[in-house]
Amino acid sequence: MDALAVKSFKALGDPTRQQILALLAEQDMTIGQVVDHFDMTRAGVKKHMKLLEVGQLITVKAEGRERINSLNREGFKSIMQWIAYFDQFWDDKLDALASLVEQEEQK
Amino acid sequence: MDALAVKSFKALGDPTRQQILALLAEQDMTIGQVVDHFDMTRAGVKKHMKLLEVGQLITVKAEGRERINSLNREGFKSIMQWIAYFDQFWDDKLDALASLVEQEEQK
DNA sequence: TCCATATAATACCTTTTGGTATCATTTATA
DNA sequence: TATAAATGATACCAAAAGGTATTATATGGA
Repeated sequence: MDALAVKSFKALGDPTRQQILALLAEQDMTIGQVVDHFDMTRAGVKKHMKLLEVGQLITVKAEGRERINSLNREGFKSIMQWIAYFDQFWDDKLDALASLVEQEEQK
Repeated sequence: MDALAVKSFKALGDPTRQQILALLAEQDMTIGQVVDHFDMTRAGVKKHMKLLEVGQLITVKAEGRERINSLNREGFKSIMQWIAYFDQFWDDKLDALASLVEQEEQK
């Protein structure tokens, strides 16, 4: 089982973190810029960012005294790959349904 | 923002629950059958199942004194839709990169 | 009817999580 | 060189989550 996927999913299971990602989809931001969009202390936001980083949903790049946060495709990819495993399930289920319908039609 | 997606993501952010889903992808099961696959009390497993149900990743159907648990496509769909929003981001980024390369080539 | 089985519900405990407050560190700039 | 700005790190607190134990309820079968 993909251990990263658990961390990515966990990171996404919070409305604040989802909002942060939506902001970063518009443009890269420092933590300070992100904080301006929330009624929360810097330390609080920082913790969320850390979880997003652990889940590989964002990357941080040092630039002088600032840290630029950007979306990271890795986390998104690991999630989609995990979900893809279940696509097979739905395909099989639809196939089974199709066979059943065929059998009914032949009666 | 899709409120369901938060619950679905939260439900998936736990290794036990991911394993339960993998079991249900093989075949529908009662809670008792699921419990047999874990070193955990029935009540513990039950709590996980409840979260999976809230996240619309499984459905429960009463059948006599048993409850049959099956995968539910709704939760998976809401997650993929949420992720899809970010696909646009990657597309844009790749487009921007392509333009940049073109500009460089013209120099 | 009586009993075993499958489940639900609740109370309780420990750990993790979401958040604040506070202090230390690095870097840009007057 | 001071000083302000941007950040990192830590201690602390309340609430939520993960788990057990226990009790109660419904259903199938001898």
